[in-house]
Amino acid sequence: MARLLRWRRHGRRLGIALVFVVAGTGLWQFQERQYRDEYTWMGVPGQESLKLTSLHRVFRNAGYLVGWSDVRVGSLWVSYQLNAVEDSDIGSRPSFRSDWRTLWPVKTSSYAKSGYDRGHLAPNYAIAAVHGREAQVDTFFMSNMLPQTPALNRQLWQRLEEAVMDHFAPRFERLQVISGPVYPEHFMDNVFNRVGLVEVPRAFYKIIVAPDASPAKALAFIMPQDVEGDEPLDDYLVNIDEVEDKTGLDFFPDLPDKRAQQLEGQVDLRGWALDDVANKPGRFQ
DNA sequence: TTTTATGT
Repeated sequence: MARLLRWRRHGRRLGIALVFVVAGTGLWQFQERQYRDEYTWMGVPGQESLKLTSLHRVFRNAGYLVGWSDVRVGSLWVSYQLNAVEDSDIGSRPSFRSDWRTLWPVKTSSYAKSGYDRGHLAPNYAIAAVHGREAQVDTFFMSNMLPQTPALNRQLWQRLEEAVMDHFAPRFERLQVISGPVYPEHFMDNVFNRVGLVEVPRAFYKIIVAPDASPAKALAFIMPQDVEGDEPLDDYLVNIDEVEDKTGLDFFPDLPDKRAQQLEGQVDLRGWALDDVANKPGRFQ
């Protein structure tokens, strides 16, 4: 009889624990969903097919989301929204920080003497100007860095980021931007090409969407590591399908097929006035 | 310095 009572008590405790687990999981999923909706348009990037090299997990940061790969030891994508701002002053440049969420350690000193820059994926300036100080500090996580040649990072890529914030953002209500690396087609060809543990990309893509234009508009670029830096931006235009082919990612999974075909299958320059900025010189040269 | 590394 005593044993039966004890079991009942156990049962009740288990039941209460179970309620907490179920409710907690539900709450976590709800928050995760809310966060993703707030930071993305038409869903977070997914895998086009089940390949180890496009497998990733999502990190939430202030101001942007990250798709981190423990296979590449690098982020496959970052995603954030931008809008034009009145006050363009930002706080002082934060320090680089390693990110405890990465399985393999990437230290702030990991890139030293490699010849590569610690190139931001989610940019310091634009994120700081739009999303504030906490977000700015979060852009200095090493999980937001990839090895970039100085000519790309400080010149061509910087010019593109400046065009996005200073030229494209004021033209539309908001922008959805997704950036990340492009690796060689065969994993084994590049597997030892690393800075510390971080695999060195062959190129970088940036997708810029104006979601509130009707219909939505998109621009996409792929820029290789070996540039001079002063090339016209429009030399690197591609459509989103090409970025998906080269990364194995599916970028706007919630977009209906017909609209996806239209948005992702062509290079449509109307409305961007890219010519105004394509040859604008960089700030650092 | 809307990007960094390097050297002090």
